[in-house]
Amino acid sequence: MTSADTPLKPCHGPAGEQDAPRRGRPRSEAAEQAIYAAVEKLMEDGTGLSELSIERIAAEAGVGKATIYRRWPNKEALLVDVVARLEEPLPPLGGPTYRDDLISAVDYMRRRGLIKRSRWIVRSALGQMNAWPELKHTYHERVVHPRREMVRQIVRRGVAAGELRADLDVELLCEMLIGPILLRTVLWDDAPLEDPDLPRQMVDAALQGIGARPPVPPVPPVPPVPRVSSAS
Amino acid sequence: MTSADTPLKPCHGPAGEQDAPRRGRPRSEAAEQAIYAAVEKLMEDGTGLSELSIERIAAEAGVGKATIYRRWPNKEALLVDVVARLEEPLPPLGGPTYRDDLISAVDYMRRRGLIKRSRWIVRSALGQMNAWPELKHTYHERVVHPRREMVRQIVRRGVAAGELRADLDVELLCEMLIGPILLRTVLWDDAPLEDPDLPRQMVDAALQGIGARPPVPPVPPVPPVPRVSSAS
DNA sequence: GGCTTACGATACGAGACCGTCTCGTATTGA
DNA sequence: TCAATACGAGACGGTCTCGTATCGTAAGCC
Repeated sequence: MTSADTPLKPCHGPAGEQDAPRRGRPRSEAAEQAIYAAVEKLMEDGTGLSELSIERIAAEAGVGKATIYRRWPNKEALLVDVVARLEEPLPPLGGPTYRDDLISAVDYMRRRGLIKRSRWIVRSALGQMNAWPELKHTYHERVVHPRREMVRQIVRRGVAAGELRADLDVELLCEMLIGPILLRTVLWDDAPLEDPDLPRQMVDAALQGIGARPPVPPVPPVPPVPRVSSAS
Repeated sequence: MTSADTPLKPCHGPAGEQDAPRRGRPRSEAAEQAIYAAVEKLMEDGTGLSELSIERIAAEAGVGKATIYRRWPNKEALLVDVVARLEEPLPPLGGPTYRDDLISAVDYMRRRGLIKRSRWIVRSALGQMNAWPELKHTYHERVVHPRREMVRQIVRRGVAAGELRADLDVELLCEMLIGPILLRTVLWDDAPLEDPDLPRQMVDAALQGIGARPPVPPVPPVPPVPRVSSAS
């Protein structure tokens, strides 16, 4: 069920390949890559999930339909492999502070959001994947769940260290931290994402709050502040 | 272009109705309501945008296809009217403080998120509306733009009053405030939304920040702050 | 060379949907 | 009464897609 017992095995490669060495003409690796490339190109062109037909993919790849059906039993299986292939590994954690890890995580989201294929998948996933349970499951298992677990882990570390408020729900803490970047990467087309400093701004804004108050210096190089806590 | 010159006129009602009093049998209001109800029912059942065919709508409504085509020229026009009909008016602003307005705005989002039709539209909008420019435009003009403008207006009021940090981008401020609720209403199926106190928690968490620090009394009874604006 | 399999291309049947049109019937105004 | 329009139902031609099958050809193993 969970991704614990299925440790994200690569799972790549179309079905039926590891068996006995085939006898006749071997399958063309080039054709396979052309198929993947065609799907990704169509995604980046903004093709809707319903317009993404096998025939269109075959035409775009310069490949016969049979070459696709020889590898995947149907469109859903192909897309499952495409989704599984696309995700880059999560960023390594274990930075000096939990704040560094948070910034890394948000920056990972930012970089993913800059990739059109990635955005395409998220948006298609939201509206259309109800009809495609296997694809939805794979997407959730390989993309959604690992990301959420990563953020939760960092947040719990911050809470345990007494550096994040313990009076708030962990879910709410996570949402406060990644909400802004997810909005920009998923919901809004025109949102700017290029600034590499954006994740730091977002994380520090979430940590310090956006309400005006006697300015508190940003967290890292705490300089001596004359008046900080009027009450303990 | 903008919604300024088109002040959100009701725009309801299928085409061709305001002319001379028709001669023959008048159009059935019941059929019209049945069509709208059928679309909304299919939305709530999770039907994907691509499975939402005219024939299915007609069958669900117990109506002939011609009765639909007599009112709308195609599926897109029908859905435009459905979307336009669905939105409830934005909450009134002008609460005692900008914080009250923020909570009202977030609570509006929360209540919208509890309505399955509303979620369906948002999700479908994200992935599929590229192919349907008129529908996308209507949705943006009647839903997205007014909401964003409402939040921006509140935020600007807070900034002008010196109660929101002026060193952050207005867009970022908005995202910090409505990010968490939009995540729960749009992206995550299983997120709890029932708690009516949720908007207050979210707004106050955004204002005060989620970093642990010497507790600061909640915002409302703003203590007299000696130094506010160092720069205009 | 012969066997086997993959290749691109394309024909095929099945089925969903679109938008139009035609039934027979119902409901209005003139 | 009668013309006009709407109604539900569904046939119709057209388009699109799916998944299978069949070409002639290409590329490996024996």
